Amino acid sequence: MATKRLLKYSLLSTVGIGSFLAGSYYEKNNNSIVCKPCLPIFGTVSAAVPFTTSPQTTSSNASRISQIMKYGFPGMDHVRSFDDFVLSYDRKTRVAHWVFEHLTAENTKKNDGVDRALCDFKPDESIHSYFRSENSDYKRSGYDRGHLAAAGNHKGHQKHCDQTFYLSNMAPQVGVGFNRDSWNRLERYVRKLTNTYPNVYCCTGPLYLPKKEGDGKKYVRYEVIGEKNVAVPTHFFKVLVMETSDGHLEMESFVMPNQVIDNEVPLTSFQVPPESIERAAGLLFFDNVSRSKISKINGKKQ
DNA sequence: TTTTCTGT
Repeated sequence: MATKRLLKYSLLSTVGIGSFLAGSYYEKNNNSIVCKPCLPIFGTVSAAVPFTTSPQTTSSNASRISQIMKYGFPGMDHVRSFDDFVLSYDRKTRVAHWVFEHLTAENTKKNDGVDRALCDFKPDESIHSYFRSENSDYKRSGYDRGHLAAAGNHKGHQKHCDQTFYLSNMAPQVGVGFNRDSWNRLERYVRKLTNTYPNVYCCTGPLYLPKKEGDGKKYVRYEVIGEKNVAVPTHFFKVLVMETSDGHLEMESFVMPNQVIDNEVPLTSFQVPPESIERAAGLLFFDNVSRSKISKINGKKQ
């Protein structure tokens, strides 16, 4: 029995190590791509060194970043700021931990000059090649390159729309029935909130949730795709804070499984307490906000 | 309306 288990274990290790070694060999031949100084590297933000360290970070986008991040950073792992959104990258899964956006009626309004068709999905070369996802990882994987910060939220400037197409802002998502349907429905709902609230703060990210299997034990199990083993999240979350015109705050939070969802299922049925997402993701949302200032959570008065 | 992929 013990021998059998050992055999099984060593077999698994062999497979794991084999592909790991293949990966490192590949990487070593591609080291020249790392750390090119003049690529559009977006200001790196960390607790110790605030967002003024990158020569590319101008004072105007530094103030935009502090506006986007007004209510606090959910976590500080490999934070990267773009012109109109901020993300934290998870090197292990090759998918962001979270992305943060600040939406208003003004900045989500369609600008005639901005064309999504001009955008290309592109690897984010500011991330070390060991850890960055490539278009080839997604190709024929069966999954969409699903935006975390939605392209539709950044139609004010072509550059903003372009930046949402970096693969650091993508996650493998089920296409038909999820990304192109119910997840898109949720994204449109969030955009529409800017008609009601002057400011909407939106944090989006993946979850890898444990599930009880046949032996009664819980396991976190997720598929990985491509050479880089990009993780396929089991679920995605959105946590929103809306500022009302009279200075109150309201919060809404959603979790959707990364699977085909019937279009008739109402979005409210995906609402969950924000605490449950914080525990599952290892993040703290809107940490700068006293929860006593929040007048409603998921539509319920506090 | 917006979200994508197709061993062409």
